[in-house]
Amino acid sequence: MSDLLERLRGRGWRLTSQRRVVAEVLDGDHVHLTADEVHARAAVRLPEISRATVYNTLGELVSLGEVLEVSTDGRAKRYDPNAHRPHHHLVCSRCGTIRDVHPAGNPLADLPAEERFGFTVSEVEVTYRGVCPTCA
Amino acid sequence: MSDLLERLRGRGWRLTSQRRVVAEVLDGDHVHLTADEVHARAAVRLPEISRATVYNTLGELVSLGEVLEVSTDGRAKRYDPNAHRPHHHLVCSRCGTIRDVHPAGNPLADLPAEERFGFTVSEVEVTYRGVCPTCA
DNA sequence: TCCTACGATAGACAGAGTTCAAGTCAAGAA
DNA sequence: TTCTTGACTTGAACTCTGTCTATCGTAGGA
Repeated sequence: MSDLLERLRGRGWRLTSQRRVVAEVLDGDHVHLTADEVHARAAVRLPEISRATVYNTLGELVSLGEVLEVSTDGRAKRYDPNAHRPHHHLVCSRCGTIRDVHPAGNPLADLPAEERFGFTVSEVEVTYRGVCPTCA
Repeated sequence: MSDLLERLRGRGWRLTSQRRVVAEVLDGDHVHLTADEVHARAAVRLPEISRATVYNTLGELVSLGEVLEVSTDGRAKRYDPNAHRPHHHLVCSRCGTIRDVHPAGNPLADLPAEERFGFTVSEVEVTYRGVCPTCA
């Protein structure tokens, strides 16, 4: 994660304690926190951090391509720090747990030209749904 | 669509004018309305219909499997009456337009057992993103 | 160390959706 | 047809997620 902080500094990011804490909270594999969860965890280390700052920082990380925004249900978006390795998601319909998965195949190639309706298709997102071992 | 009303009655649905209007508004292919849009269109025919009733009715149609809930961005969910023919979605990143598409291939088969983490995977949702001809 | 532009903060605001108590009515029974 | 009843509808208040703005604070260069 210090890699991330380095990269951010390299892009001219001003490194404040708030931004550092948010970046550190997002560290790790298979982490898919909502903005509120990020705020709660950040507040453990930095009690005065505000919601607006967390939203701002997450938004910046997303537009820098360092974090992915995932909205699997209609509820809160989740933030996925695993943005540099292409992957899809497996979601538990009961508890909402998310795992990163790497299916074979290339769904982009599976969409024939006559099914593109003139769109310039640039990305594809695959969400598998099921029940996780804990909920089963 | 009268088929739908018949099916609903067969499942013990009490057929009120509000439910009838909501079901009728959702009629047709390539219709992907938000709850608010459904409410607006329903209110043309039944001005006193309330938002709560629209939400209730949509929720029931979804849990009966007659309508699909699609949340393509973090914004409002959209409701897709084309629930009986399996399909995926193509979304314009600019204006949010949604088209139903039918790609080749079977993404469920593309997820190997070791990538399922013990989940019982039952469905898969594929969302293609791009720019529509109008926005290009 | 000082300056200042960029970032953080609190709180108001907005959109989407849910809840609840009270009133209404569809449809089966008589 | 009329009655009865529990399912349905209503509207308002409420929750949750996210955005905006004015003001304050501070990271980092000079």
